[in-house]
Amino acid sequence: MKIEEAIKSKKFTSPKSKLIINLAYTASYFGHLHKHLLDPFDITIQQFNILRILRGHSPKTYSLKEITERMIDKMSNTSRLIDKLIQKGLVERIICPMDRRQVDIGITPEGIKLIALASEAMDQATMEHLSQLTLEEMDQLSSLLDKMRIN
Amino acid sequence: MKIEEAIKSKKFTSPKSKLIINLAYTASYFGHLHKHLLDPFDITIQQFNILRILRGHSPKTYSLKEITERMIDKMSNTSRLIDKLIQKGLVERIICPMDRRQVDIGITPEGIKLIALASEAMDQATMEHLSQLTLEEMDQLSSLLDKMRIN
DNA sequence: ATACAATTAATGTTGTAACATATATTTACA
DNA sequence: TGTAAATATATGTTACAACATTAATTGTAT
Repeated sequence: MKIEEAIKSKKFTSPKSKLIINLAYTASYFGHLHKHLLDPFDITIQQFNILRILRGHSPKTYSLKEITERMIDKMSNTSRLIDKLIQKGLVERIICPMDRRQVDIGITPEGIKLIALASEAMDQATMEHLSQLTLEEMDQLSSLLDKMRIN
Repeated sequence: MKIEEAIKSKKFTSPKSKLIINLAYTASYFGHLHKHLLDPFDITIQQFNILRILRGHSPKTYSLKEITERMIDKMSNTSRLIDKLIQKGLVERIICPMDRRQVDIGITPEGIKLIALASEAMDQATMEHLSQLTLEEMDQLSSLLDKMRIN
């Protein structure tokens, strides 16, 4: 479905404006999709993202700051997101002896198990959704998105 | 800046997954940008979107339902968003005599003034940001985004 | 060595998105 | 015509994002 139909609007002030609107709409579309996909796992997209980051570095840890730097949507309150994950037993806090300001976060075996299942579901849905695109188109899209951003 | 640098990660499970991550990151990037751009106007991105929708149809009105259908990020509580805009005197509620369930919303002269200034600022920023893309690239990006979505 | 700036994380507060439910009105149909 | 289903909006509640501030620790400069 074209963006014109999706938001029932034919007139855009410019191709740039149209692109920005299409970007926001498409991201919102996938955001809602992923949110509901994660419902059975009882985690949010942000929590999913943190678990994925930690799994990729396991068994080593990341400090809160390092996690934030690696997040897709860089949040002002990663600290409380970690609280939620600790409550669920998915990650653990380890106070860093080198720099006692810092708090290192590691993923637990339960966290590993959950992120395996959740990312399986996620990948599955992504596969289905993006089956209409060729590999070239995906790469093209990715590099054009890179180019859109100044930093 | 490539997405790999932006989130300090080199390994993606697939080009599809990379694309999804890049999409979310880029949308978040522009989302934050636009949010701060609108600060001086004391409106949120969602409120901006509603005002823009209403301006494009002025002096005619849209029902709440019609507004929601036209929103980029379709919300479950457009009703309260309208409340905020009414408090600021930017839109007005008109009870529809044809169908008394329905509530029509119209933009006020103050709303028109504000959306003119705000969208001016928005367009300006968009121009600067997307100056690195050619017209062809923009169209290409837009149609690839359309293609990504199933509906 | 001491004072001040910078860094890292946690927390208090506010606004709003999401979900469920309620209310009012209209439509459909038996 | 009367009753149930559908539609349109509003609202109660909960969770979380954003922002500001605080607290603890480390780095730096004199």
